Amino acid sequence: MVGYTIRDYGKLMNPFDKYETQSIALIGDLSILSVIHQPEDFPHRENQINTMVASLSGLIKGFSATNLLLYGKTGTGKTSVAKYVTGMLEEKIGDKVTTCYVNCQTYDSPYSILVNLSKCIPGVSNIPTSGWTLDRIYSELADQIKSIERTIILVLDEIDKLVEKNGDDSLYVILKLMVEDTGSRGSIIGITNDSSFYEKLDPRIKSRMSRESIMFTPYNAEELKDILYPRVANVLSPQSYDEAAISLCAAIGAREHGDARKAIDLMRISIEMAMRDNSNKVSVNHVYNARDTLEVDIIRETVKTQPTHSKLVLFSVILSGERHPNSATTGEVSGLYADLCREIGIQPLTSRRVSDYISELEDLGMINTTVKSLGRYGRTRYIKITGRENDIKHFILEDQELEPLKNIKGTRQFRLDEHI
DNA sequence: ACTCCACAGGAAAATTGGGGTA
DNA sequence: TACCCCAATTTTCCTGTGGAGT
Repeated sequence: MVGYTIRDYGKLMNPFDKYETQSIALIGDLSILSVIHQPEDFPHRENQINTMVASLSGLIKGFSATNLLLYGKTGTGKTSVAKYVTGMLEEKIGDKVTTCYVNCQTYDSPYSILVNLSKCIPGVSNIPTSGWTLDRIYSELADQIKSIERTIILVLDEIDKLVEKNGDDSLYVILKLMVEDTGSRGSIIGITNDSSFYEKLDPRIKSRMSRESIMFTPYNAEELKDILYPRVANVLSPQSYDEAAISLCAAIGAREHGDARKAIDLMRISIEMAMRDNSNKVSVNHVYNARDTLEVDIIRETVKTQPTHSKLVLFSVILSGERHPNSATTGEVSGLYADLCREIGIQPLTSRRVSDYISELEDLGMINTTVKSLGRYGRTRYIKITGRENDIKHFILEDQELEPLKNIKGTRQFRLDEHI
């Protein structure tokens, strides 16, 4: 077996040599093709930018701001455009405006949103992350915002998550603070991918929320190419990639509801793969491989960030599926889950909670469920793993707490053993 | 037509835990 | 340190439901 050096024509080669002589040479930073990169050019988003700028332009003349709602699927540029426009506004009148960006998926209660808001505002004293009453934070913030000579723009990304979790009232509280109790010093830009979000709101919120909503339509494959080309051109020389590779990334992104993020991620990973292969060109095969890698990465990340009980429920779904293909039901998954909990010595949650976890796992796309009625034999959800169960199982077992489950098979034997 | 299973999923109560206050 | 307040999580309790069996 060869070690870390390779003997070639009688002389030792350093394994790093091949990276030195690599055929694909990057002419720019690969991070241009990453999610973190905030672009300065937005092909096919001119209308949305113009509308936003027009709505916010009043601030330059000292008028109060309008609230905005941005709609669109993931990867249609809502967040980037919002950050770009507010950034430009701050560049213009940074002494009069402060933007605060909060993702409501991460900070999903009015409490945590207000705490975050307080952190953005210059000169506001620290508010603890818990302990104070909402009322106290509220009046403290209202006073402080009133006392400074600035307009505060609060960008609420995934605003639907806030309402979904806490109800209409949570949004009402924030709106009232920003719009009324601060003397019109505040403005809210809501971002959501739920096109019926506005319709579902309480009328008293509707009237305060949105004077203007801006739609971010999905990109088609041609538009995605326009997004990809300039970025790729900054990273690779023209002879280092097949045009077909870019077209394929665009096509895959377009198929995924016009998702630019997906197309860009795919392109980056394809390049990384081509470099690893030491190929001289990024080809469609690299894109196909990248798509697989990306899929598995997403699954790993999703599984890894689940709480222990959710992982156990997911594991039970897989085991149930192994026992009876096509027929895992809520009751069965719930029972198996309780067994697994006992196996690793933790207290199982109630089946009601398990039922919620099942719904959450479905929202994450890890499983599919269909409600079926079996007449006399009740009504239940049929649960199926969406695929790649081996990968998922592997990622679940990466959790040290769940290691004892390594040897459990989805056999009837396991449950019989438990009940003896 | 009626019953009744095995849940779905809404609402409210109970528990947990961080942080403030005296 | 003991106690209070609050948000988040989980449990308890509940009503609703589609269709096979009677």
